[in-house]
Order: sequence, then C-alpha cells, then structure tokens
Amino acid sequence: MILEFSDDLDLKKIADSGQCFRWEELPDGGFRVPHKDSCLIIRKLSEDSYELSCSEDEYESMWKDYLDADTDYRSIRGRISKKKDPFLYAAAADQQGIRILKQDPWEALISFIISQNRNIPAIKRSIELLCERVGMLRKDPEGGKYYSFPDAKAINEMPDTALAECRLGYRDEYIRRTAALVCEGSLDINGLMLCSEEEAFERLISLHGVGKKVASCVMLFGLHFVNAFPIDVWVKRILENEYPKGYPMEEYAPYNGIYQQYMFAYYRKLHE
DNA sequence: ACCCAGGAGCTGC
DNA sequence: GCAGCTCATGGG
Repeated sequence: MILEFSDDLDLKKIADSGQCFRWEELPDGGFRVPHKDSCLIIRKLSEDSYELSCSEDEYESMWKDYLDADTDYRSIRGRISKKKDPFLYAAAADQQGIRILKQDPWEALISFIISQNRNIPAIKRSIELLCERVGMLRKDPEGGKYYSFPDAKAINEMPDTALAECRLGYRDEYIRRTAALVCEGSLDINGLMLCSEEEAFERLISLHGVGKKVASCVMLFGLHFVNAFPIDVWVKRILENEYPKGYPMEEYAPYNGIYQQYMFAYYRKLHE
C-alpha cells in the first residue's frame, strides 16, 4: 500500500535511535521492520509518501499502532520553547523524525536487559545471535530470510551452551530467570500495559536484572508510557552538562520520554 | 593495552 | 539512602 503521512517519520533516525535493535536497512534505502510474528518493508517514496509491504487492513490492525501513527509528534515538538530550553529545542529540531515505536513488551524487556552496560552495536549483535539460535526462520514480504524474536518458551528451553553462544556475559542468568517466570505464568508482561505507571515500574524493577533504567526503557518502548524517562550514561551527562540547575520534568509531562529520546540521539551524535 | 558501554546486584556504611 | 566494587563481553 501507499501511505500518505505528513507527520514526523524519519526511518533512518528511528533505526539508529537506540530504541529498537532489529530494524535493518536494505541496499536500496528501505527498511525491514520485524515485529511480533510479522515483518514490514517500508520505503520512502517522496515527501510525506511511503510504500509499505502490507495491506490497508494490516496497516490499520497492526502497523499503524506500532508506528504510533495517531500521535502528532510535530505538535509535541512544538511545545518546546527555543528561548527557555535551547538545548532541547536544538535536539528536537535535529532529530525531527523520531517516533516512539510501540514495540512488543516481551522483546523490549529482553532487549533492554541485554542492553545494560553495553554499547548499541554489541546489543544488536547479541540480539541477532539470540534470534538466529532460537527464533523462527521466516521470510519477509519480499522473500528475504530473517529470524523472529524468540518467545519465552524458546529461551527457557535453551541449553546453557546455546545461551552462552549469544555472548550475553553475566546477563544470561537474568534472561533465563525472566523467561522462566513468564513460562510458569507468574509474569504477564502484556498485562503491565493495563497497570498504572507506578505499578508497572514496581513490577519491572522487582525482576532480577532490571533496575530503574531498564524498567524505564521497557515502559517507554514496550509499554508506551511516553512519560518514562530512562537515565543512562548519556542522559546523565546531558543532565549534568546542559541542565546544571535542574531539568524541568514536570513542565514536560506527559511527554518526557519523547523529549528524552531527542536529547539522547542528538547528544550521541554530537559526541561520538 | 586501554577505556567505555541505553547498568544492576551486592556489601557495607 | 548512597558510595564502592564487581560482573562478561566487545566496540572504538
């Protein structure tokens, strides 16, 4: 289908934003986007026009939601005052096009447990290894091969040797314990979307290997609480260097997570 | 070789 | 509550 879409949508920036780790850029500049049991191929045709590999029905029932297409990011950027907050204004201007995807909560949880104390290329590598080991081999809409993200049962049944091959280091214990909780029915990750923000956070940090930062990422990128504000080493530097007098968190509610994402991507670009 | 990475658990205070 | 240490691995 052809999608006419005039709000922010920069595929490259989203792929590089550090919120998702399995988007793949194709040789022609299109992107392959795996999600749950499906896969979308999307290409920008012209300003405000995109070619999507799915049908209109599939777009309405899944990809529209995944892309958070009903949210007006332009107006959310428009709330930033250039005078009062020049750094955030510059970040949002430079990173215009980022959206917060509504990723699968399970994939987000495992991905961000893997992410701790590692840089983004290393995170991608481990996740790819995991998918290759125990994901399902599938074909994308154009016949290319890819692997789905493994469910809890698949991870739970992995031998130690196979898990070690994913180069997760000390995190393999966290992954295994989390998968076991889901398999035994004592953790309903999708159910966290129905919880209050506070309760979802408390339940997440109660998991072994999930602290404040990982919990915030799962909330922002998996449960779509767009006010969640993950503080990693980069954001900590931003808060110290750009907001020595304090960051106006209350003023930016309920969009703190979106602004955080602009700042994160912008600051990394400036300093890497 | 070195330092760092979308950090968290643990111990000791 | 907070500092300090440790954890496994790889990117730059």
